Amino acid sequence: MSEAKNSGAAACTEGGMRVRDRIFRTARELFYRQGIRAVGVDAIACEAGTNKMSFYRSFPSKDELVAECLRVQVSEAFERWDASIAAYDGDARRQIEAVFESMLSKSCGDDACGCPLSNAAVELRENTHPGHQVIREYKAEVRRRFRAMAAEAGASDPEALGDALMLLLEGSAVTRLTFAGQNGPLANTLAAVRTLLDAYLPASKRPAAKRAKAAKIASA
Amino acid sequence: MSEAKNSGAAACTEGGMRVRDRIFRTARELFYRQGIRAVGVDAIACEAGTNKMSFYRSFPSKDELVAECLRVQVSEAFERWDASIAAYDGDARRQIEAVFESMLSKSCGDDACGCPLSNAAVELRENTHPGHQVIREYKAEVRRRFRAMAAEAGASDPEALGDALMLLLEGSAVTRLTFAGQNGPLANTLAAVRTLLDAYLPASKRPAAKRAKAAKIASA
DNA sequence: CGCATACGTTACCGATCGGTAACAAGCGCT
DNA sequence: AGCGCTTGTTACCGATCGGTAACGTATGCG
Repeated sequence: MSEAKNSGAAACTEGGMRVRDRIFRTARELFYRQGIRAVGVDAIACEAGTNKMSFYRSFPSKDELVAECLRVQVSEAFERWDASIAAYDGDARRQIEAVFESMLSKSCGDDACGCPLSNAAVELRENTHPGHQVIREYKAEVRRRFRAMAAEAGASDPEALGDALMLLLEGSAVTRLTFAGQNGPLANTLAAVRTLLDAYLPASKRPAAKRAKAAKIASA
Repeated sequence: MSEAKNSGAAACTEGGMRVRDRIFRTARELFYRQGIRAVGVDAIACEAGTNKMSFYRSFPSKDELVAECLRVQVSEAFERWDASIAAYDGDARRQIEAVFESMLSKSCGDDACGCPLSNAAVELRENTHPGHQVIREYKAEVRRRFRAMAAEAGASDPEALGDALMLLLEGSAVTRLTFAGQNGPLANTLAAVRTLLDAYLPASKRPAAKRAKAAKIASA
């Protein structure tokens, strides 16, 4: 018991999992809640109910564990992304809103700490870190998807709309770290999204009872 | 010479300043470029051309230095803010654009690393850190200003517009850490700002020959 | 001159960092 | 029973972390 103390509160010490999985889940959680650089290998192993030696039997280094955490978070994020748009196939505008609803509830909820990839981008500044590439690819793919959806929705300037949506999502995630509760700027993220959609999308793609002016045009 | 090596590249070793000032400037720069947790007291002192002992003669602790760096960055940010809007007194819409131009050139330029306050919010997660309060007050004031400008500009929903602008600015700053050059989403920040302004502001406040597209939608 | 302030230098403190060697105990499996 | 795989345990490594004590030196100022 010479290592850090095991709080046991949010640990993953259930017997079902192998040590590697417990370490991995614990690390993900601690990195996300407290920050990557703030969490040491001792703390991870201890919180996972094991010790540092078992850590290094499962992972070659802390940096590599970080990179793998980020990789899993990337694939999970895109799973959520795909799941959120599945119900609205063919309605790209609704899909964009659904993506925001899904991502916001995941990254900006009451017990969330923003986007783990964006946070990692702030913490890992040296380009040599193995997680750096993961972050860049993720953000590039998010951008590509937003632009593609904007184009499919018939945006007048799909690149501009896609980038604007991405900036809004990134801003929402990082804002979560400063503003708690639902009284912060996050309460207006979806309104901003819809305003941008209204501005960039043709009136024909606008939802019916949104704006009196737009509705009048559509029905005429 | 048992401490970290002095690269001398970006150091502030000129003789004019007192030690405390050199340490302070060096720390600001290193914190901003490499991250707060990534920079140790030894590195700061050495890069400033002095040693750790002189550091602790000038500052009570590293955390307190961090907080003071953040405080100075807050006041400088608002100085820039005020200076950027001074030329457009009475034209709140133009003032909003000017604020974005100023903040983007400062936080998202080629040699910039985003917003130091937002980055600090990611790195300093424990609420006990003396910098935490500084960050929260800064972000709250930014939000207040954006909402006030939106109201002064005659926005139909000044709270929503102000928050949307803030989210865009935050998103732009954090995006700078992942996308270099001018090919990233940052190229479309100002377009998004103008689109939001067009959507929330009455047509009478719109600049004359701005967008044929927006005009067409509004008039139709 | 003498004194105080500011600064450099060296050595040190306990704690933690990421990472490793060696050995023992438990386990399922055949 | 015996084997192999996984895990726990202890001790250790060099490096760095934030922070401090004691002493030496330089400068300025009365």
